[in-house]
Amino acid sequence: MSESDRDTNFFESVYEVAALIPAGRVTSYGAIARYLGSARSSRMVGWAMNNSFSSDRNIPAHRVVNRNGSLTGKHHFPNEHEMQRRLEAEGIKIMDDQVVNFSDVFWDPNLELKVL
DNA sequence: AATGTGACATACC
DNA sequence: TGGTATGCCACAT
Repeated sequence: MSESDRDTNFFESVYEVAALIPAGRVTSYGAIARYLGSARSSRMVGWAMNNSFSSDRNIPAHRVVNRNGSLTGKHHFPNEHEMQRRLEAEGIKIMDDQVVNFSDVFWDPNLELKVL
């Protein structure tokens, strides 16, 4: 392909993974970053999510939380409660802006998508 | 080219 | 227990 691959490859990869997150599950930025091969690029994942609002595809950014299961990114949603509301709509319980049973609903792409 | 930034993660005080 | 500091990497200006 073109050399401009890396231009959107990283972001697009994030979108891919995020789009693969099953409803009712959540994952962490670090998990996605690690799946992409850049375990330390966890921040870029969040950044990609930020761009996801401008992305053509609907990215379930609400299913992406930090390592602590905290809805750190809710502030970036059109409505802060939108994120929590969507998660609850998928069966995820939110308490104090944190995902209840986080380990139970945690979806690790490295485990589920370790198809490489 | 250099500097700044950011929805994280980890370590240290 | 919580704030501060640093690392880390890719994007924006």
